[in-house]
Amino acid sequence: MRKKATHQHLAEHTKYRQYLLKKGLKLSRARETVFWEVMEAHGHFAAEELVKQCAIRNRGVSRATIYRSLKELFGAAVIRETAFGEKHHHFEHVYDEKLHHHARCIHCYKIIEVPCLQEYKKYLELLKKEHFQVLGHELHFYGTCQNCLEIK
Amino acid sequence: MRKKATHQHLAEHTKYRQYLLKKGLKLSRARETVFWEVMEAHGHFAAEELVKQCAIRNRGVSRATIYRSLKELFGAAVIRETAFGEKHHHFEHVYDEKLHHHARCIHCYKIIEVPCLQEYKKYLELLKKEHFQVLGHELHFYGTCQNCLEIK
DNA sequence: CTTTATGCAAAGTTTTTGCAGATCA
DNA sequence: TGATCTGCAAAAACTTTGCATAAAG
Repeated sequence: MRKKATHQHLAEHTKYRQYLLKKGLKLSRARETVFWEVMEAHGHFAAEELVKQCAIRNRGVSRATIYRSLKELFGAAVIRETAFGEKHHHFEHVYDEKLHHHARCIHCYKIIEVPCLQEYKKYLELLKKEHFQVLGHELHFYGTCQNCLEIK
Repeated sequence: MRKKATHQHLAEHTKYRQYLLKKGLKLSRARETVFWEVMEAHGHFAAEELVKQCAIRNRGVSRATIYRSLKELFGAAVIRETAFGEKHHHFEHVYDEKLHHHARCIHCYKIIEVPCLQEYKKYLELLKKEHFQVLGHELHFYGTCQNCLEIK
């Protein structure tokens, strides 16, 4: 049983369809399945987690297809990768308009989600309140470079 | 032949030594070797790159030890991990005071390094000049959480 | 009916681990 | 000397790929 699709989900679906169209790819049953499984995942998830979820739910999609679909969903900017210092990739939804950032403890790997504020100083204040000792930060933009814009 | 250690390198070395001391770990030949190889690496590097470099230079340190040392150097906050959407970890020096950020193209994986500015708007202006179309960003703090501060 | 997608299983990469012998404090 | 380290090789974890068959448009 699948949850009702939200407006956001449908918007993402359109984006994905247009991406596939532009690339001359087909909207197959497997792609649909993976898309909706991804939409139902919350927060960060790893490729293998999705594989397991699909297995448990008997979605009938193979590991290979899931990996292939994740790459596409990434290409279509439906999901993005996040950096958690583990050896496997982590993904999360791009659409999540309530963008959040991450503070990771280098000792225990715990992650604190931080809302999107406007000023750097405010982040530091917030993290200080959480008793998180900041050693540094990294800002990571994703998008399309000049070259790829032209190819498109 | 090894390059002359800079002031920064020595400061990092002290930090590492203190970390080892606190943890009851020994400053072994292998740890020294890996430390200095890491100091000589520039920009981002992957664990396997270091393995290859040590092999070429006949440093006599095994792959296992290199992986183990990288974890420690990470724990000691001598290096940090960066997120480049490839399947292996990337590291860079923490000490690099000329902190920079990254903009990655989701199509070709090209990375633009962006200097550390003060305001978000300035980043967008800069990237616009580079004809990089920003889809989103992620801010990633690293440090020590409350719990681990107490344990320490 | 042509093109693209899929599953499978095998291969490829990256990382971790157990253990016996070596090294450090 | 007693604790921690190391290399080795094997295993584990994650990801990709080739190919024959299936499905989509």
